[in-house]
Amino acid sequence: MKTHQLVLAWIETELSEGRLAVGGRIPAERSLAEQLKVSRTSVREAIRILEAMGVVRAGVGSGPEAGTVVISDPTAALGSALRLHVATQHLPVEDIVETRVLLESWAVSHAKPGSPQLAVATRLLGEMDAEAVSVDEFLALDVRFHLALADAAGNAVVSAMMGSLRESITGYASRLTGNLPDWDATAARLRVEHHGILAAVQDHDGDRAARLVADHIEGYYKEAGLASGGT
Amino acid sequence: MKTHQLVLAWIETELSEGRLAVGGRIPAERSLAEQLKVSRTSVREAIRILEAMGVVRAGVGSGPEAGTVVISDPTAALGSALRLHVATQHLPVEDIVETRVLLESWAVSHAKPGSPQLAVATRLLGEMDAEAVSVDEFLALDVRFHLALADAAGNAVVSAMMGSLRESITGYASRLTGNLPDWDATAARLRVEHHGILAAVQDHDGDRAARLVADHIEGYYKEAGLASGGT
DNA sequence: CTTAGAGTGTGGTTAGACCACAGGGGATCC
DNA sequence: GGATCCCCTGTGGTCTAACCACACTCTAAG
Repeated sequence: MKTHQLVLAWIETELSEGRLAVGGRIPAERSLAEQLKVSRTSVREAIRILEAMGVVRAGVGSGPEAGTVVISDPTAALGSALRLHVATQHLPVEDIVETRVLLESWAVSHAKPGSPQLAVATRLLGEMDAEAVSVDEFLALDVRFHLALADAAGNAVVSAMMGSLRESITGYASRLTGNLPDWDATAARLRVEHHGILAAVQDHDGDRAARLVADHIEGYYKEAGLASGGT
Repeated sequence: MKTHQLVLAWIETELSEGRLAVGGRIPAERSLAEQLKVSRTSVREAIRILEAMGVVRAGVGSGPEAGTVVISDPTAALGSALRLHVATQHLPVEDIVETRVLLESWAVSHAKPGSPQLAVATRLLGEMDAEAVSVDEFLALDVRFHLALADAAGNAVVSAMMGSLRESITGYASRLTGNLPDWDATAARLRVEHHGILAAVQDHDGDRAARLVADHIEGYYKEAGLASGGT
């Protein structure tokens, strides 16, 4: 077993046993190194991994915001991992889109009617209806709208996976907009479809919402020309 | 931007541009450090992150198996990330099980009839039918059976997510078996259900397969007493 | 031709040093 | 006495230099 894994194991145990919780602070690198009888380098390697996994956040200086504190951002971990594996071209973009459709269909059909995320989604739709929004702003709002819908189902794992899927193909998706023949027409259609989806969710018509969201996503990628093997 | 992120960005670019591919080798740590004008420490931190993400594998010594080579094991990344976040108790086990049900239901209903993974699943069922298998062996075969089913859908992202979900709660699941009143009876029931699921898949009856697999998983966790907030 | 040894290059680990940063508390000034 | 400024301390961030264990490869001895 490598040295840094020993540090990882120690921290994971502290988390499992409840001695470390979100918001808490990990011992300083130098103290931890001394305590575990390893070098500071090894401690740092472990902390780097945790940082990449969205489990801790490192901050220099002193005071309450400094030091290495425990957070919980599963989306960060899954997102960067997926992005890297997409880069290796061992995770086809088509599979990511397909997975997104399946997760999001499930999410809207299981949305909790009273979820505050639905109000958020409604507000985001209002912002998207404004005429002044640019393409990039529209896309950013679109991402947040879909994530809000996914969150409304109340499943943290599904939410995290949805977020990471979006993150991993954000760059790809924004390149796709260049393929659209008429952005304004597309945007208008997307707005209408968004309202339809949200209405179905609020009518507690999960099946209709699932169907609409699947058509919505697949229709967009088809129009933008999801190329297999594009540059 | 931190130094190790520069190294990460360089490697990710090399992957995206196709200059690095799975099976290829990353420059030696010392050369890369010199090339990018950073210290070997920073290079190592970046490589550690990639290793934790399942993107590279580091091997000492010399020869074809040595050095840092590019691999692609998305399951490793997602699995350890999920496990850590479960440890922080910000990802409820219930949500993981629910997500597993939704992914696996989709997978069996979209299984490709000709997939060789179905033959693998059949063989695994045969091994599980043997009388001599211990509890641990049975569970290990069970995991492989379900993963084979998920692979049969041919979606790499869904396969990776399924694998990581299983990995993240393996420890939890094996503790659950202690709650079962009568293991032999449960095992017998699981065997029957497995054959039923596989038969439905091979009959191209995706809906029935999805329903059976959902009942199968939920039934097991219910019998074993999926405790919310257990130690 | 076989085999034992030295050589070479790889990642693994450590120690020690220096830097930039940000807060805290004491010294100073009004 | 109160407000202000500045040094001190502790944090993570980075780098250098050295040594180790390992596994192959080449060489020279048998």
